Amino acid sequence: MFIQDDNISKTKQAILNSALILFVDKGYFNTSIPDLVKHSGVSTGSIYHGFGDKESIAETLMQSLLTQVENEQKQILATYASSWDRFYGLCKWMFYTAETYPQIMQFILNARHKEFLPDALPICSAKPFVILRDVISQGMEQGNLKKMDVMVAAASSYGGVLRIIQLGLDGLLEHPLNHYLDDITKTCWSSISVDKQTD
Amino acid sequence: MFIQDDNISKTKQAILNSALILFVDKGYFNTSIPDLVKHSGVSTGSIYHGFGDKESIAETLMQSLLTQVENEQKQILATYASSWDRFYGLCKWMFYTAETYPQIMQFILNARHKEFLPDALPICSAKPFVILRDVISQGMEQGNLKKMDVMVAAASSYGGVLRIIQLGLDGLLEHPLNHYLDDITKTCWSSISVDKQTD
DNA sequence: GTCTATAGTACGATAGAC
DNA sequence: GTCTATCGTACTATAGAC
Repeated sequence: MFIQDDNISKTKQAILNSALILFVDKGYFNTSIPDLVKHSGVSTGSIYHGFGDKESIAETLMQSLLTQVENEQKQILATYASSWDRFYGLCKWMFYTAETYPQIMQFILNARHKEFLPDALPICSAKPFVILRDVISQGMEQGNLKKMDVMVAAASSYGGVLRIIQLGLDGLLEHPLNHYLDDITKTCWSSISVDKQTD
Repeated sequence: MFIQDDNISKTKQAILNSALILFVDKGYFNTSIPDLVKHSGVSTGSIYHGFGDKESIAETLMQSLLTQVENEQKQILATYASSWDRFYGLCKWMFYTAETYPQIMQFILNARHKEFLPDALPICSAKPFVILRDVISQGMEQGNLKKMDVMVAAASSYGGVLRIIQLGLDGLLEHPLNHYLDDITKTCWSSISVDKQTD
């Protein structure tokens, strides 16, 4: 179970969990309501009673996952104070999630939201991505990072990390994702840090 | 006109060009054959005569764009020899393409190929992405780059570059993409280069 | 709130004239 | 090789009993 939220009825949770699995596996448009009925065990009537239409299932799913991610991130921020510790903590959590719940990562990173949620903003303007950038801004203000455009710094640091997560999800890495965590975070961080790291 | 290939009839080229625009704008599944008819001015019959089915349009489009990209890359490799020059040249070309033909970049980077081309390999195993990685391998063999896992090095270097291209395509950057080229390439390269760069 | 049955529609694909 | 007209289907969404 990916979605567990007391504000959402058990029936709706079952639908959302099936939706996550099927949307990631087959894609949103290749997943029909009958597919969801079969996978979730919930009837057509209940699905439409709970969500109104198909698009709203994807919308609720996205919202729910982003909120979940945001909460996990806040816990990490509350645990660590320095910008490196926060950066590493956030990356470690992303690696862990990608390995343990690949569907969640795939859906957030990969899903062509614009196709089925035409009014949604690009995923990079969602809160969890803003939190990632804020950690970089913080490091720059405190003088631990080179002064540069925040977008450039954020892209340099998280770009490599997210890229290797994607490679892992696509099954193109030799080792399990976790094997790369320390190397990629150190390498990416070194590109924006004022401390020149030695190997 | 994005697709210009003497091996492909004018009619098919018109369809492919409309397909690129509509697939990127509305998405593959939100683009119907009637949409393609209206946009391209080619009739349903000719579309099916030329391609057999809808999926094959996307397949041909992808193939055609990847070949085009590969050829441009080969020209760059033929012009420059050192790994930095090649890296910079390839990145510069990607920036230029993303600004001049955003649809091409969007389709290659963004399209959820797995959804409509179920048999396609992940995009990162396509030739143009292999060429990007090869430049990194070359730099490592010649001793210009730190010895590290090639995937880690490739992700660190291109990850940031591709990320900022994505941010640009999503309209989240203050300045035009080109403004960031030198900063991001230098920053990303510094993370894997043996020469510590100073600002 | 949950279910089954079905309405309505828009699509992918084909047939067949020119 | 190009076109118009149309078929068959599978889907989203609704109606209405329990």
